[in-house]
Parts: sequence; structure tokens; C-alpha cells
Amino acid sequence: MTAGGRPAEPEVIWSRPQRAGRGPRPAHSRESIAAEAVRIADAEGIEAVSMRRVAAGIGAGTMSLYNYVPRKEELYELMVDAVSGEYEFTAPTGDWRADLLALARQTRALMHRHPWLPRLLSPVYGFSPNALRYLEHSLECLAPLDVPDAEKLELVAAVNGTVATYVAGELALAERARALPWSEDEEQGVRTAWLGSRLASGEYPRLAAAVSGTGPVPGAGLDMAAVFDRSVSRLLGAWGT
Amino acid sequence: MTAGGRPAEPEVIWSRPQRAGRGPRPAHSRESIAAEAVRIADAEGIEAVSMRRVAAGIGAGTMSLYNYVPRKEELYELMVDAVSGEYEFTAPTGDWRADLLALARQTRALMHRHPWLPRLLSPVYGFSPNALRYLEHSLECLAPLDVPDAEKLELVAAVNGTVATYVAGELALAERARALPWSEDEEQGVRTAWLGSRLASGEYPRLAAAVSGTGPVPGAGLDMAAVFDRSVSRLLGAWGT
DNA sequence: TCTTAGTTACGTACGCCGTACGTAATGGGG
DNA sequence: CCCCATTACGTACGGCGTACGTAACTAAGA
Repeated sequence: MTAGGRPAEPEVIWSRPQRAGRGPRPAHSRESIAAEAVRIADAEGIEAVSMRRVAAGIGAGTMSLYNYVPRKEELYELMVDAVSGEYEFTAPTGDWRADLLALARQTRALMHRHPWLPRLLSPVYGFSPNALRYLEHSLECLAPLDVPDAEKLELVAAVNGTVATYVAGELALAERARALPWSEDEEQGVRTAWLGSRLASGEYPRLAAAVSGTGPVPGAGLDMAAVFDRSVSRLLGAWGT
Repeated sequence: MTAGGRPAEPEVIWSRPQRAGRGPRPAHSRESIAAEAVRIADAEGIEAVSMRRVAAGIGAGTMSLYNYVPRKEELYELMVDAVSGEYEFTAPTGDWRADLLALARQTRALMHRHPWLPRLLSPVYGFSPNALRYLEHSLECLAPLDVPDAEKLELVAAVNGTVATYVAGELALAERARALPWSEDEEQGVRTAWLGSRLASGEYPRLAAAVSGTGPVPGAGLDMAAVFDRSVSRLLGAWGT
């Protein structure tokens, strides 16, 4: 242990007790810290989340935060778990495909509310309390499906992968524009112009054909929710009967 | 334009000429810059890639790099495009599912060679030259498939999403351990212990059942390449006839 | 009850980071 | 041939994550 009680050994933040027996009672909690970080990320983007900002936001000194969160990466884990608690699980209907589609829609809505979520999901890869609740509920929904349990987890992973990539694509343009000094329209403009000039070169005839008719970028006149439903449903159709 | 000739307007880096007509001939190239950044990221992780490191690596002053790369984000675009050039496209066989599976395997191998790639893919969302080559080749492979072109692009996106998420999961443990002062085994140990203790609580009966038998973390005794092939094949099976 | 050891709080400091800006050198287009 | 766009790059600013040291606090053990 270092002087400040911060361990230099591997650990999972969830297995640490919030309150140790000995010293003064902690003035803050993981929940309030996570909530503040989520608030900042929602309002100003994930790059605005710093240990200093979060500490200041809850009215603590910068280094006090390290009593609750050993590293910034753990702060990310807290954030992901916090928003994962926004799922509303309803009882399985017996139609596992409908249930999983409903879950996927919730995930998409969650990511639209918290656009930084897709970028944090892959580095984290943890089994946080709310992630476990999510997995357990998914398996409940999959009870009618007659495949080995291990494959059910594969199915859940596949759906989540598709959802994450799909929504990341949806959000990419807006997120990039928000982090740069120009607008989403300008960003889309220069990218469309560039793509148009390349396609006009004739080097990519099939791509040019595929892009003509629809816009080159997601969201250009398409009903994204419908496309989303179709993509997820198609994936779900590959399992089972 | 600022004094240094660095534009503050939206632009796509690929539409900038490498050499302007006027001044001294540039001492470096986008290719060598991208190669150096890739070298650093491969050896020490993406977090070791900084403008200073890359500039020093090619023997340039830090701020000289900004004559070639207007922002760090554009450096990431160069990196993604550079490794995208490692694809080896072979003529379509007529069996589009086999062709796309082969492409997906190449993507997986690419991501294993460059473990930072999955994390850079979503923020970038660009149509770099090599990305266009990739898309064009994918559409060539999909010529035998009788669905609208727009859906073919959806299929390619779905496959890439699945691949990216799958490989990101494969790599997460090792990548996280590399960025922290302890080993991958220690990392896996504490996470497995935590998961075990939660599952033993009885709150997640279905998850506990699914996890018993196989290891809780990917790669615990499984043939990951086979699981990968199965996942991608299943997805491909959802399209077409 | 009193000590004491573990814990919380937090100020200071170090070595990084991205990049704005100013200046000197360079060499092709008019 | 000369002008000026362009390259090269040093300096500097404000921010970052976090190591470390110290003071205040409180529950557990004597």
C-alpha cells in the first residue's frame, strides 16, 4: 500500500468495500462520483471527464478522489455500470426474439442518451453488478431457446456487438463534430465532397453504384430505427429453428 | 490560415496535396509518419503515440509534424488507413459467404497484429483510400448475392461490427494488463475471483449455470478461431437464400 | 478509557500531453 | 530575379494523471 491507502496490486473495484472500518467516514460515494462523471460526459463529452473535473464537481480535492477510484480507468468502469443501471427489465414474454430486440432497442436508446458509452464499452470488459444483472436477464429471455448455455452467451455478445457498432456509426459524425471547432453539417459536407470526388474517379464502380440513390452517410433520409430493427432481427433470425 | 499554414477549416486529410507548389520540399511523408506511429503503437500501445514521440521518431521537431497532420485525430486516420493497406485481396470465388469469411479472418489477423485497431476504428469513421478499396472488394465478393446494393453495405457493416467487437473482447484482457503494472494472469485472476464470488451469491442462477463448465473469460480452453468462424458464419447465414 | 494504527482529505510537484504562435530559412511561380 | 507561400521548429500555455507527504479523524484493541 502507498501512503494514501491506494493499492498497487491488481483488484476489481467492486470487491472493495465502500467503507473501511477505521478512519473518518467517507464524505462521498462511488454512486455520486459516477453520477458526476456521467453528468460531465453527457454535457461536454468524454474528453471533458478528468479526475480534477470530477473531484471539483463533487466538492472534493483532486487527490481525494483517489481514495474512491484507484485509477481513471476504474472511473470509466463506474460510469459504464452507472448507466447500465438504466435498463428496465420486464418479464420475458416467451418470444425470445422479441425480448432480445426490445433489449437491443433499450441499448440503442441508452447509447443515444450517453454517446460516450460505445467508446467505453470495449476497453472496460468487466462484470460489473449491473452488467451481471443484464446478462442474467438476457439468459432469462433466452430460456425458450434450445441451445447450449455457452452459445446463448455468444448470441448475447453478438447482438451487443452489432448494436454497439451500429450505434457507434450513427453517432460518429455528431461526436466528431462536437470535439472539433466546426459543425456537424460542415463535417458531413467535406466528407461527402471527398467521397464524391473519389467515387467520380471510376476506381470504385460498385461502391459508386451502391452509394448513388441513398446518401453515403448514415442518416441521410433513412429511418435509422427501422434499419436498426432490421439488422438486429436478421441476426436473431440466424439462431434457433 | 494560421501563420504556420495550418487550416482551421473543416477538411479531409486525404484531399490535401502532399506537396504544395511553393516552399521547400517536405522532408517527410504521410506514409513515413503513419508507419512510425504504427510502429510505436504496436510496440508500446496506442497511449504511447503522441505527436512528440512520432515527430522525434522520424527525426523532426514536434511542431513540424503539424505541417503534415493538422490534428492528432488525423494521425489516427493515417494509422488506420496504413494498416488497412495490409489486406490482401484475392479474386472472388463465386461463393460470397466463403469470400466474406476469408475477409473477416484477415480482419481478425490484422487486429491481432495491431491490437489498437478496434479502439481506433469507431472514432475514425472515414472513407480513407484503403477503406474504399476494402469496400469495393467486399462488393465484388457480394456480386452473386441478389439483394439491393444498400443492403450489401449493411451486410459488410454488420460483419465488421461483429468482427470488431469479437476481437476487442479477445484482446481486452491482454490490452488492459499491458497498460497496467501487473500481468495478464494476475488481471484474469482477480476478475475470475470476483465473478466467482458474485455467482456464488445465487443472485444470477442462469449465468452461473452458463459459466460453469466453460471458463468465464474468453480463451479459457476454447479454440477462439473456431468460435470466431462459427459466429461470422452464423451471421452470414442470415442473408440471402 | 486511552492509545494506536489504519483511513480520509488534500496540497504540492513532476513529467507528460496537444497545440497556438512567432520567426527564420527555403525555393518555385510570376 | 525576387516575392511570398510553405516548411521547420523553438517557446510557451494550460491541462492532464498521479506519486508522495502530512494533518485530521475514528474504530478497535490494550
